[in-house]
Amino acid sequence: MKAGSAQWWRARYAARERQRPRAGGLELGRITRAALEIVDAEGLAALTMRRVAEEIGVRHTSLYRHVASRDELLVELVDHVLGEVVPQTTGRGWRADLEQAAWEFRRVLLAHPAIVPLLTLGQLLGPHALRGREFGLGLLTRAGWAPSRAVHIYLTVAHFVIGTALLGTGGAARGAEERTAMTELFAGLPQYPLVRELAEPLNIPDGDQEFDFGLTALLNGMGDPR
Amino acid sequence: MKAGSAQWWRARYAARERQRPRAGGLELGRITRAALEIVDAEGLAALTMRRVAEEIGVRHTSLYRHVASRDELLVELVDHVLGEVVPQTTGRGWRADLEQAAWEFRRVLLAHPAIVPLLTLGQLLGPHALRGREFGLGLLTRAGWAPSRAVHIYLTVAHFVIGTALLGTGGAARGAEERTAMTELFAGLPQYPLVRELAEPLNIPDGDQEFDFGLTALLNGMGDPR
DNA sequence: CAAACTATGCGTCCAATGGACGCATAACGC
DNA sequence: GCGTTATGCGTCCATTGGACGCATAGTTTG
Repeated sequence: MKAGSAQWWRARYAARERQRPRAGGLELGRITRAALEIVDAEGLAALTMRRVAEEIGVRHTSLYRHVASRDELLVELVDHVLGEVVPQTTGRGWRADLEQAAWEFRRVLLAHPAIVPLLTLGQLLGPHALRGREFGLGLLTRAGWAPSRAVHIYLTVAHFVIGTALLGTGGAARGAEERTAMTELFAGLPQYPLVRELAEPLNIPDGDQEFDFGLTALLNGMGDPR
Repeated sequence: MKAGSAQWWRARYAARERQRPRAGGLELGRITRAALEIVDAEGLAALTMRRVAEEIGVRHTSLYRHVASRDELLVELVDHVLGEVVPQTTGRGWRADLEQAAWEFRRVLLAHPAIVPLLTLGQLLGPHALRGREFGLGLLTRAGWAPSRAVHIYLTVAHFVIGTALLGTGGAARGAEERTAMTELFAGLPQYPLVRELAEPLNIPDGDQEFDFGLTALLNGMGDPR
């Protein structure tokens, strides 16, 4: 069964209820936490089962008691990260609430950039993902949006947040060597004059400005509920 | 040097000029083409150097003459795919052109869903990526948008396209078992009433509708140049 | 309180993978 | 025609994900 599919999640939820954890024993939370530390510090490539086990102080085969494969670990890791998202209502209307939630989501993704590509691994049906969905949909339906409309808005905003996080600041060149390498690169490619000319603005120091621009445009273009 | 960095791209472009390809010999194009076939048919996990080599009819170590590592192959593969994007001007104004380009970009990404997560691997500075940038920026500046504005719009739309492609149809359950597994899953989780209630609309059969909604809202909210 | 049960971690083992390195060779420019 | 050199091949190795059976300690039940 493919990790991350609806079927897999179903079995996973069932297994979580069935199990009786042991005191002092290993548990999923400790595994995903160790995995997240590694990924944050050294990137996705450094995340091996052996490395995770070492971090916990255990042989790597022990992990397979709690996670059937590395792919499963990655899927659980994603939901673990989504658990860091804590959206809150602002009391200033649905739009402010939605913007706040989007920024909060963005904050978490930027804090763990290495896991963003993992969002494709399977469907986002973990407990934390569902909590987020519930929050967003509640927000919009309470504001008076029709269900189908609420779904559209929710998905659109979520996808926008993920897309911007995935590409970071749009490929900004960080560091001195990167900057010089980039200008040298463009200097040798006269066929792209605009790219070279706009290289400076494309190197946005922080993508927050661009995120703000896009999110505002998105919400402006959506109108109001009825 | 990290594959996909500006420095790497610079060295890469230089190497490409320096080299004298040999008739009948292996070349980068054949490698990326074979890699793409494998990825499309069997997913990213099936893409091993040995598998690619087998497809071409060559020992896997031979590939390392043209590509220093698997990561480099992936970066090249991404640009190869971006080469399939062929945006065109419609003659019906900048907004129509931009929409057309966005749909074209989306079409290509959906045709090769497995490579979408790879868009994070490095900066998109390959020849095909730059061609796309040049097109988009040209479109917007010709329409009268100020440079900084053009950059923002370009990035926002690009990120939106990628975000929607990354999450596909928002986690729609495809196939009968997936659908039943999903309803069974929600049935056991009474704490998320809205998620369950809106499960049907969330399972959009094709994300095109949602994409259209988001893109329209985005462009509506941006106003006009000048 | 003792015995049965069972979840858990460990040891060992294996196949597949990414990659390094030196060598033979055949195509190209002169 | 000849040297140069890009190219592909053979061999080798460390690392990785994972399978499987076993010993053991915590929990439950009599």
